[in-house]
Order: sequence, then structure tokens, then C-alpha cells
Amino acid sequence: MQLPKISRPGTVLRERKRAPTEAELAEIPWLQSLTPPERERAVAALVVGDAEAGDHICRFGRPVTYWFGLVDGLLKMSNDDSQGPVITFTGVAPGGWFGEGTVLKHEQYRYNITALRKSRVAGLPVETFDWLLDHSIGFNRFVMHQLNERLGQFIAAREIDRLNNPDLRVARNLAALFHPLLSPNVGGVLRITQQELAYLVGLSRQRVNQALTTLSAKGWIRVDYGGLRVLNLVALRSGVLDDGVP
DNA sequence: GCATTAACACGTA
DNA sequence: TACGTGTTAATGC
Repeated sequence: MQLPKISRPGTVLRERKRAPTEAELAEIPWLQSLTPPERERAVAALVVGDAEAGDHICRFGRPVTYWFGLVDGLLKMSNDDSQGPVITFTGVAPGGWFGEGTVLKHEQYRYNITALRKSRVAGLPVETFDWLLDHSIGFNRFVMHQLNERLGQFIAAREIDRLNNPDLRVARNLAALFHPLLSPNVGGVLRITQQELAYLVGLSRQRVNQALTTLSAKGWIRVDYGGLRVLNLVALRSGVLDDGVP
């Protein structure tokens, strides 16, 4: 399987950061949990960067500088590929924030985050993250919920890894991508090409196309040009497919 | 048997 | 035009 080319060696926020616009701030869910003075401090520190497909948002082993969020686009979180093949752990959809575990411990990033398509990424500097953690109850509540949900996500991921049915793997990965709390802005429609989904799930594009046809026939999703619509999130998350045994 | 790569025609932005 | 989709054929585990 071919992976997206890495177009630049550095990271997006290090090289091309700028101040966020009002429209971009509106896409950051936890800002609404802050008091006006807390929000003011957060907004002043927030930065935004534009990433092309294949660009790195953060790199394995680098010291932590930001807590990251996705404003627009699609990201994937994967392992360090220097010792073996790339393993994608999860996708990040717009509105999702990640890396809080690393930021909390002031350690090095333990994953690579790369853009699967042209994306806009927001970053909150570690110092501001720490300050909000010390001063804002609303922020603490958001981070706590985030951690709790991610714990559930990883438990579910172990189950998905053990599925040998490709159709179900696609279904469960789609459900994870649509997670309402970690990705609150996704809504019912997801703009993702079948090639991108293939990278995410770890299957070929052709097999993903076949899986989408199956899921579509079950009425769980509807396939559109350049994207798809989730019709039955519950079924994607926990539904079963009969194996066609007569 | 099943998934993968390669290759193709076709439709859409 | 460039890209995404849907399909088929050949190949490998």
C-alpha cells in the first residue's frame, strides 16, 4: 500500500503559524467552557497553521510544544515507522483535540500526526495549557471528559484490531471517526475519499469500496461522490453482518 | 479463498 | 484537466 508523500521535513505549526480567525475560533469546542478572562488568555496564545496532505503536525520523539486541535480537514495518528511498517491508530476529524496525555506529562510525542488532506490545525502552547489546567474548572472538565472518552476509544480499538472481517473493520473505524464527543463538529456527513479511508483502516482502496457497498446495502451509510453520510451510527459501532451462510 | 496491486473507463469538481 | 469512483484481471499468501 502506498502512503502519502511527506512533502516537508518539519512540522506545520513550527514553520507556518499565524493567529486564528473568528471563524476558526468558533470551531474550537472547549473555548465555550471558559470564563471571559480565561478565554481571552487562550485566544491570545492559540495559533493556527495550514497543512498540505502528507505534512507532519507532530513527530515521534520531539519535545512537546502544543496541544493540537483540528479545525478543518483530516488527520491520522500513527506510530514511528523507522522500526517497521506504519500502523495507523486513529483518525482525527474536525473539532477533535489530541496529545493531552503527552502535554500533561511534558514528555516527547509518542506518535506521528500527519495530514491526510489539506487541513487547518490549531495549537495551544504547553504553558497556556498548564495555566488553564491550574485556573479553569471548565477546561479541566473538558480535558477529563476527553481523557475518559479516549480511554474508551482505545479499548474499542483493541476489539477492532481483532476483527478479521474487513467490512466490519471499515464500519467500526467509521464509527470511531464520527465519535460525537471527540469530534463534535462532524455531524452526519463526512467528506473523505475512499483512498483516505483505506489508509486509515489499513485495507486497499478496492476492498474499502467493496465494504462501503456492503454497508450501504445494509442502510448504515450512503455513499456520495468524495464522501459519505452516516445513517445508522449505532449499527456502525456495534452492528453485526451476517456471513451469508444459508 | 480472499486481499492486494495494477490498470482501465467513466463521471465529477 | 485532475481527481475520485467503480470495476476487472493477474498475483500472492
